[in-house]
Amino acid sequence: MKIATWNVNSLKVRLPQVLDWLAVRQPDVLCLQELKLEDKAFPLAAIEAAGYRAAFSGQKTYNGVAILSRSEPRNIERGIVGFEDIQQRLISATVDTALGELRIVCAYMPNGQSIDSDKYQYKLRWLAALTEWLRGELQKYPRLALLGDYNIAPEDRDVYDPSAWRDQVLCSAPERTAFRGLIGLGLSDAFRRFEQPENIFSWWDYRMMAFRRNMGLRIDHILLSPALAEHCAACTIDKTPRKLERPSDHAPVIADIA
DNA sequence: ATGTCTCAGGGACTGAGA
Repeated sequence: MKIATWNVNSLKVRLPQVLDWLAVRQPDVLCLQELKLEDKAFPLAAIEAAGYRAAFSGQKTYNGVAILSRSEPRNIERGIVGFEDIQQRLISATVDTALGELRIVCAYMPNGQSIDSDKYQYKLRWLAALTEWLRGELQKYPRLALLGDYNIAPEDRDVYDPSAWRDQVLCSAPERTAFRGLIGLGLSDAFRRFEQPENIFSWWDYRMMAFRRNMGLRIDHILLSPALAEHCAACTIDKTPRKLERPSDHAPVIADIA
């Protein structure tokens, strides 16, 4: 059973790549971020024709998240309960799989822009609200996975040039502390449960030929509750879609649960 | 190297966000 996450940077532009990727990798669940479209423009027919159901929460131009699932998502919730936010950044649903019920939380966490920006303060508030809300969700749903674009590189080994990025947004100490706060809830970074090669990343800037030079960061993650983590058999980042014409700047992350 | 990509507004390009 496979669950995956991919920041597609416009679902309208990337839909053909998403449909191809679903056909090749056949995940049971795929979480998408940065849809950049309103719900009335969500390509539900094409996704259903590919054999998936969907729960989605979008808005014009920015943000937007979706959960694609082989089974019909149920108990769909939008946003972080208790945190008012006009930005559509989080959606949760329960899905049925061969391994039973899973609670899926799909998140597009704030970027923060730079550490002296108001957007950075919003990011830290958002992360604090997420953490407190998740504490209760984990009580309600012991089999929970938090997938998405975290916009946080948790450690220096997740950064191609840690000295250049030191104290910059995506790498700053408060952001990394917030990430460890999620781990402190009992969640486990699926990717780091396994031996991995060095210099594996999930995002590369469109500029500076960054992908070709592997100047990337690992900011897309799959965190698993203890009941799921013990059954996780693999976690990989699929760079192949990043090599296509007109790619997203992010690559998908996939976890295998056995 | 303010370097690329996407979207909206408006109807060519600029600005915002990432």
